[in-house]
Amino acid sequence: MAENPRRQPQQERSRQTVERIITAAARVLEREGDRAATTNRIAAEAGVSPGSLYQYFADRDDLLLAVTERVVTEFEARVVPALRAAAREDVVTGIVTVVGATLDAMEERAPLLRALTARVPGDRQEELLRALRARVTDFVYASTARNRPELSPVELERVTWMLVELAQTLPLRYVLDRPPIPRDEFVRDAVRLLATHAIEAGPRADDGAQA
Amino acid sequence: MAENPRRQPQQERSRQTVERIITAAARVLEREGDRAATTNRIAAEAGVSPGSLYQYFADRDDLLLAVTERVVTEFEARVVPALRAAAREDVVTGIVTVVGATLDAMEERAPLLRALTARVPGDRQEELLRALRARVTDFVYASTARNRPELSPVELERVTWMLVELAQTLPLRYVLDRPPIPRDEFVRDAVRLLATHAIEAGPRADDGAQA
Amino acid sequence: MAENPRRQPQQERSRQTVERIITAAARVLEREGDRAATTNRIAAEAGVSPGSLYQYFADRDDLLLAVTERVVTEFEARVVPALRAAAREDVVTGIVTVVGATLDAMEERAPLLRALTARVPGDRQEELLRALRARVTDFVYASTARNRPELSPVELERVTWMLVELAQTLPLRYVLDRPPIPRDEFVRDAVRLLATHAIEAGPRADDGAQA
Amino acid sequence: MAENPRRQPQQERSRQTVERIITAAARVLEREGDRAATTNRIAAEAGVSPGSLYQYFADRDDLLLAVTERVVTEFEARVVPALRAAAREDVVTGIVTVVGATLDAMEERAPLLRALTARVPGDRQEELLRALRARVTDFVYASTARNRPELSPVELERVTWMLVELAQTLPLRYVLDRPPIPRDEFVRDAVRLLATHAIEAGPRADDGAQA
DNA sequence: TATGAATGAGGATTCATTCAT
DNA sequence: CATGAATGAATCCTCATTCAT
Repeated sequence: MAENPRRQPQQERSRQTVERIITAAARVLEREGDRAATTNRIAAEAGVSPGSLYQYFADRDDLLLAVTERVVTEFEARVVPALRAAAREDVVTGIVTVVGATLDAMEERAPLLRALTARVPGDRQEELLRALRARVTDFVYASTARNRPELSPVELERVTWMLVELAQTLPLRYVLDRPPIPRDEFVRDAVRLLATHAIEAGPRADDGAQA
Repeated sequence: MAENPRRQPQQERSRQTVERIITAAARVLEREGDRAATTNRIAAEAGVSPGSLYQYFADRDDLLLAVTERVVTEFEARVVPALRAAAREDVVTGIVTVVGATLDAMEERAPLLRALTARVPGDRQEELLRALRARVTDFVYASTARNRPELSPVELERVTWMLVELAQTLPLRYVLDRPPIPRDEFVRDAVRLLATHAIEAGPRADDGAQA
Repeated sequence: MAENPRRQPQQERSRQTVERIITAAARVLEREGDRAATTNRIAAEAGVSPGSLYQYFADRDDLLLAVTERVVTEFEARVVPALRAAAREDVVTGIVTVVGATLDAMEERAPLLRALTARVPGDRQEELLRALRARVTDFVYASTARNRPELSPVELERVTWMLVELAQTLPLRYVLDRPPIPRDEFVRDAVRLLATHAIEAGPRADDGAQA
Repeated sequence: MAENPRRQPQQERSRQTVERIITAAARVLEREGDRAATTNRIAAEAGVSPGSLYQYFADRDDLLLAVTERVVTEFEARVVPALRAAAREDVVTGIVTVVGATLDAMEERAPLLRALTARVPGDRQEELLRALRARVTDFVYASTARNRPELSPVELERVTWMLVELAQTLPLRYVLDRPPIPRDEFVRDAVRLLATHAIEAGPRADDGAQA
């Protein structure tokens, strides 16, 4: 039955159409949410016919997946270089670099992120985000391993999870919540939290906190 | 269109019916997600007719709102007492109390929370969650004000935002992510982060981190 | 997703609705053919909403299957008694009975039969018709076995196939073609063909024809 | 709407394209049935663009008509010579010739025939098949008239109808049903039926059968 | 109040057909 | 002539909601 598993556009014109559709989907999603983003609505927003949409996307989910891919790609394009740069900097400076880049990447896409965050788990979108997170985790793991040679693999795993969590979630919450806090002060707080954790977390540090 | 604004159930049997419907909605939501939670499906799960559902809820959104209310109420029932207790404890102990209670409350409801997280901003569910957050914020603000008399109101606001953020988001992420980290180790890390921030964050502390 | 595998109507009203839908589908099919028999068209013809149709039928194919079932049932109701009567009559009289009954049953349903004949093979409709045919075949096989004890099983099979074929196809073609031949003359010809085959077909008869 | 009434291909290359399209349509029809035989699918199968298809066929029906034409032509190419030969042979031999040729012609095209059989009456495909049948009928009528000079025109009409019916339908049913009967035995039975009818059917013969 | 049948607007998707290149 | 992207009316089907009993 379904035989159009996302056709490869071969002409320049169709590449533009794909582009327009994805952009339109992102716009509708961020403006009006998942429920309002019907295929007809998206097609209208893109200025194409409903049929065109199905030339390039197998179904609605496939289109939404493409939007996620787009966001993930953009995000990677900003954060991965920052992670690379951070690897050559000292811990605190590196964290500043990464948090700053993350925040930049998210600020552009805040409303869309909200819409995409709101999707059910288990689908391929989750996989994409999981892959992105895995990539970031690898970087952070490597850095932490270098800075904290005394930590066992299990402890490294734990410290890394929390660092990635903080580095992703705090900026996300900041752009979604829009608290009345200046950007640079938020960054300072976030960096301090991450730095403290990166430097001190672990078996000994725990004892200290308990005392 | 929607007109009957959630009739107050006055007899015992009605109250049970409302109960059954909300529970059924929660079950379907957490098992199969927002999209699959149709009103007919929920009614069937509750063992009532679709018509009956509309005796007690103005429309689908109203029912989902009731589910959120239920979750928020349960959450409050656990966290507010913890916040009260924390107010009489020292900072670190208080944080342990609150983080523990938050984690407990969330662990019971993890899949449902995932489903409810998926809400567009501006609707009434957001308001409910916002209200809950406001309440938690008030407690934290008061405690922080007491412990850190040197902070200005603006600084207090900032520190409080981050504390609430950490206290809510870290447990939520922990239950949704299910990372391979033992609960007590996660709690220790989270508490350390919160405690550090509660005690040290502020104008001077920032300078320290920058140096 | 699909969860309504043809719901059992529980009230009198719904039984009537099902009835009306099947009848309407049959009417549209016989008047305008498979392609024109859209679900909305059928619903309109039945005087119900499109949604109602899906209360009782899983999808369009399921409805068309129900129409076939209906036709097959009506057909059986006429032909099986005739086959039973024929079993107690002599060969020629029995054939007259069966051909007559078959012709009666088909004449009522001629245009509908044309529409249903025109469906793709392999689906469940084919199975229904196959089952009906199997039933008729069993009767004919039994009669032939009694009348022609000299035939081997393989020969019986062959003679039976042809008899069933003639008994079904000739009346069908007669009602679909509407040739300018009076009914009783057609019946006489058909009966003669069947009788000749029933009585003479077989090893010896073949030799005769070859000579 | 439909306007270009099947352009005459004038160059060799065009003729080949038309050829490829018709063949592709036939292949898709016989493999996957009417419903799956979309114009795009057929164009893809033929290795041409959807647009090209409309260079040579006014619309989908026109293409399907061309497929029918092709089948009818092929059929005629086999059966008409057989009918001509049969006219110079004695009755039984002639019937053998015709039934054999009919069976050959149908065996090659069985699945396609099934797909094409599924046509609503009144369309142009019906006309084509009717024309073919008329042609066959003329031959049979002439032969019968010669062999049975005692029959009145009305009786001739009746006998002819049945003979044509048997000569067409029995082979068709045989190739579509694929009963476990060897071809030559089926042919022998069919020929016997036809021969008996050709020789004996008529006013007197009826009396005989009735007695 | 409860029921469940009925509703119908609206959504996803298809496909015959057109048209710019 | 050929291409293949684009079209959009039409189709199947869903589901929140209503209403007669």
